[in-house]
Amino acid sequence: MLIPKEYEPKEIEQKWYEWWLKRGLFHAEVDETKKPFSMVIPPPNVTGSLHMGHALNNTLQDIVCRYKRMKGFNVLWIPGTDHAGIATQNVVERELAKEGIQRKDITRDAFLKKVWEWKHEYGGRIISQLKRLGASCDWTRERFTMDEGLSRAVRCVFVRLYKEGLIYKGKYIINWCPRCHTALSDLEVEHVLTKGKLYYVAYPIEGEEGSVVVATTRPETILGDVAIAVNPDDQENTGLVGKKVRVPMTDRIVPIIEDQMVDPSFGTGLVKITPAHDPNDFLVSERHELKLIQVIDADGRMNENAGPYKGMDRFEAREAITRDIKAAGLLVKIEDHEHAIGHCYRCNTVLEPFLSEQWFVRTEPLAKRAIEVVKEGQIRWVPEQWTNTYYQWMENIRDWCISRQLWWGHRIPAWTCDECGHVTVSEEDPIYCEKCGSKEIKQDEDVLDTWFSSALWPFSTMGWPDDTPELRYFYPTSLLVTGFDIIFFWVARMIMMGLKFMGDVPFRDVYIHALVRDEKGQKMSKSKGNVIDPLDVINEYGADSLRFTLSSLTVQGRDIILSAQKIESCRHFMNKIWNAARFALMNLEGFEGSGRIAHKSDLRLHDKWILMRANQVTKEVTDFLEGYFFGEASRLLYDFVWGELCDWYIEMAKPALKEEEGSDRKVASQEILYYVFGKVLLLLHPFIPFVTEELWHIFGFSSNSIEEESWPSVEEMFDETTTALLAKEMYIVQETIRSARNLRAEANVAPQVVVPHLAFDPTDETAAKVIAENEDMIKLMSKVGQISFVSRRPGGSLVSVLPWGNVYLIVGDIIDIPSEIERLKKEKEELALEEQRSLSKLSNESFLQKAPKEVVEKEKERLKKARERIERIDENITSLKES
RNA sequence: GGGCGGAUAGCUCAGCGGAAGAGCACCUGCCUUACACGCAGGGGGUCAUAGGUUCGAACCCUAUUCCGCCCA
Repeated sequence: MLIPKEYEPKEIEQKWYEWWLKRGLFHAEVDETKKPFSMVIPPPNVTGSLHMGHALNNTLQDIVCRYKRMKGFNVLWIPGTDHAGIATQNVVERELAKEGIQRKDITRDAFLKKVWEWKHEYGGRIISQLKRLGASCDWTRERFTMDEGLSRAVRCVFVRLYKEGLIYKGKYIINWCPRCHTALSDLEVEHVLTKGKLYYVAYPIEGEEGSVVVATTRPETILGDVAIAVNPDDQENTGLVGKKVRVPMTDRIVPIIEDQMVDPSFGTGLVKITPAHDPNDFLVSERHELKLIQVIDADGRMNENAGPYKGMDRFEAREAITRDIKAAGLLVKIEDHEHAIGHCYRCNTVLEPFLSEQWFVRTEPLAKRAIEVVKEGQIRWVPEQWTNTYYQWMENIRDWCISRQLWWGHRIPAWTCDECGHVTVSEEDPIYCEKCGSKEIKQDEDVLDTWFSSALWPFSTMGWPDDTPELRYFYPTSLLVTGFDIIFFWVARMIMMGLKFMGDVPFRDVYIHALVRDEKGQKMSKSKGNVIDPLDVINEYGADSLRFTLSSLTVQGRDIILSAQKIESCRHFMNKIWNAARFALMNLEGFEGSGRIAHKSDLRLHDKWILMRANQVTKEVTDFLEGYFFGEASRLLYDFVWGELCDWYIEMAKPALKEEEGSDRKVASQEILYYVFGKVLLLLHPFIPFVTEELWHIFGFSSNSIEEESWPSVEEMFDETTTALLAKEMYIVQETIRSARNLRAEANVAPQVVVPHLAFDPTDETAAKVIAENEDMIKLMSKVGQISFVSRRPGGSLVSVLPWGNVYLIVGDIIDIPSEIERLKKEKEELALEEQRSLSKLSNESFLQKAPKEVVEKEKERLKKARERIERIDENITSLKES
């Protein structure tokens, strides 16, 4: 069978993906007779399109899934998408804006209808992109966080947490985005180190001369000041406590108080207290029962409490107030000041600490257990170092603001009674107030943080709150694969919710992968224009190339630096596999796969060696996959296929396959090719499913999918001694060939020219035997006509002094004697250095005493070998000088 | 300010106690009937700095300097 010279992924990938779906390969049913292996996909935003982060995340998950299927597990990988509150709402608002419609122009219901329409039309995009990547999810179980069932789970959790007092409503300072018009949780704040100013403002002391100076970064909030505070330990300033000052630009007289919160080293050691616009000040106000004066509104503009500044934008007001304070002679100085400013993670607007009524989850009780389970080893983090990050956050966890002032999302199931003010929280929409029975109840306008529903994902996708067979069989999931950027947002919260509602961890292992960066090491972002679109890569090089690139670059605990060049080199590897298979297939014409390896008597060194290596590689790849060492596994397969199978085995098997070694040898070689290719395709399949499936069928290993075959087991074909011997002998053959090739290059012999004569002077019988047995291979691989054994340097020869003997390439008169002597002298110098090193070690008493015996022995052997080779080099130099 | 990670060949990274490695890039030859998306050969490193532990350190410890990231 002749297959094309170049691997063409396009049609092949589509064909097999459809076939896999038709065969139901990715579909899992509860089956008590089989061991379950389950994962849930980190649900991408429904508005999203596949980026490199997704590609990496899903490639790794898919590798594990396919591997586990071959290992005989009943694998369930649940896919789905996230409703992504703010992001989706923004997208649909933008769509409406194109038609000249503002969200507030239409009703909430009408808007939601639009969002659902949008979702049905475009929401499937990322799903189809995941399919292009080859993701083997069970698509029959695809979920969406706003599905009916998942919404029911959200309500159930909300109600239960509320009833237990773990959800509460209250008026607090939260992070407010004046552009998105919603509260955000602490996590959704991006702190950006910004160069700003520190304004020193004088507050006149009431009833006496003089003033106190206070430093602030936000002079516009002066209008909301209700006190000045000093640290009680700050002896320089405590004398001021009890006095009163006049707040600049207002008529307000406020007290100077003491509070532990004040950092005496900041500014003048005196700080202004603006409880309505600063979270720390808010806490101070609670301790000292200060009133709250709000001066900035939800749009980020100054409100009626700001007097003449009313209506100004907060940044505009900052300048205006500074100007006025200066005019009033109260501005002492302005310093440059660098500090972190919170920005909206969605739209990058500077956030406003904003006093408002919001819903919160009391996280501390939930976090306690979530820390314990990790300490107890019920959840394993890979790489391990992330456990620390997790602990650090969990131990300092703060309450989670879960209400969002959006329309798109799970509406909070709380109804406030107009009559009695009671809040009814219920899974079913209530008709009456549960306290007074009034029908005048109104549902809370807010929706829940999107992450609230994601936190339930591992069990809500399996049918919770119902007690389903899926939950009983597949929960807890076996593994979660995700990026470190959402450890707090998602992973930690899933652990808390899983423990709370399922009574068990949501997953056993958490594999945290890296960030994909561009070739300069920068984050990929649309604004920087440095994104590599995975779909472009798939279209140009094929999904397998992309997958293999990502997996081979995956090293635990290190970011991925991706470039077109790297993808290309993996594409070359796909082509290499393809062509190696092409070669094998051409040579398997008429071969009936026996599945047995020929009698060992028909096998030569390179045959046994490749069998041994194939099994060693099987063992190592399996171990790597078990430990989630994706990069190591990929690179090992790359090196084995290219560097051992293609560069050595296939080349050495060519004569036998051409029947130059007799018909038994031909069959034996065919069997080995068949065997090794079978193994290699199976081992590669989780990484590059498409090309391996295609080749599996072309070879005709079976009519099933390759993924329905068993993962290769390690066959101990040779005992330990034989294995070591095979490795050593093959090494001698390879290095002898390499040195002969080197000598050819040294003598500038053109590659196609056959050098008539190569001579070998062995140091021992083993070497002599190995060379003699593989004489034909050496002739073939180093392009020489004849090999003879000698005991001294033949005339007109170049020499290579190897540990097991001298290799002479007889090239005749063209030999440049002075430069040859020079080359040998250089080699001798290197050996002399080695000799020196060994000698100094061996003359060290403590080395001899304290180092392990094997090490000392090895060193002695090394010294002996070095001296012996020096001697042989000298002989050759002498011989060259004589000629 | 607290925490985590990194510094090894031009680039990207393995190696984590017993003689410095790979891929890519580079240089020199080759279209050798599987593959030029290829083959063969080659050059290239005070393993960030300074101490320490050890018979022996790229590897373990301490400090320092840079570079990332996270949390205040």
